[in-house]
Amino acid sequence: MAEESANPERISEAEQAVMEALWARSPLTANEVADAVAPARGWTLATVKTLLSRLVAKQAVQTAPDGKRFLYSPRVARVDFATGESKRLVDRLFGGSAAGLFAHLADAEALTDKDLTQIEALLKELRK
Amino acid sequence: MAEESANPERISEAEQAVMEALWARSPLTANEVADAVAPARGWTLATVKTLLSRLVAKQAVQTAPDGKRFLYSPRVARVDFATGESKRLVDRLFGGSAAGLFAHLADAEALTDKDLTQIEALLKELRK
DNA sequence: TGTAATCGACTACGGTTGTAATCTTGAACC
DNA sequence: GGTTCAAGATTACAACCGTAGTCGATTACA
Repeated sequence: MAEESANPERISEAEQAVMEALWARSPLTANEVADAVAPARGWTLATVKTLLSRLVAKQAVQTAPDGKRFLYSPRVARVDFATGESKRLVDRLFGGSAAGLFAHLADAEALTDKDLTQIEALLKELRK
Repeated sequence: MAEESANPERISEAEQAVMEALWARSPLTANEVADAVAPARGWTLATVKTLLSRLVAKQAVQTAPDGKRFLYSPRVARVDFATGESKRLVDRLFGGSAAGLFAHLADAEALTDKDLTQIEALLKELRK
């Protein structure tokens, strides 16, 4: 089997902001990532570069040389990241029960009518 | 209004383990907390004491003197903690849409049949 | 060809986290 | 009353995180 992504090192919150830019569009240069991300977070270019380096070190991002600079692209899919984080939450807080999470959100009135309608529709779909 | 818990400082993962012990039963002495959590995590008593101190500093735990020692009890409810963490996740990953999280879990096949049945039942209940 | 701009690499630094040892103080025991 | 024990307080320290400045090399322009 092809080189399985060995260790999914954790992506921090600031790092995630960088990933979001790359998930939205890639490959990007460091400058393009900064343009996409820095203003909203009040970051300098240097900060974005540091985060990119760390993400490369964590093997969450890969680089391809393009002349004198690099083009960055995600190495982990957003879907996988989301799954990992979601499962972590469900495990840590609800003993692994996704239904527990759902019940909790309902209890906390964190579900909008729209949420309920959409979930209902999804359930129907799943049951088909 | 009665002294609102000013700043819900973040509780780290190790700290959560300590909180779990206190959420399960409280008040407890530091030793009792250690008995409850240290073995499973391979911690020494000193580690548990450090975590308790930090939790007190973060105002997540309160103390009551009991002779020469303290009795510790949670100051934040588990429910509130869970709600906060869950919302954070939903915001960070699914643009605030709980249905988005649910759809994602479904997609990732992270929902068991049991989950589905329970969620269905909950939905029916909510719709009543 | 010398100089300026650009880019990634390296360094920095305070805060948090994980993990723990040591210090201090008060109580209990002999 | 001096010694030992238990408990919290203080200190430690490496890794990680947020945020950024500086360095060295390469490129491009004058």
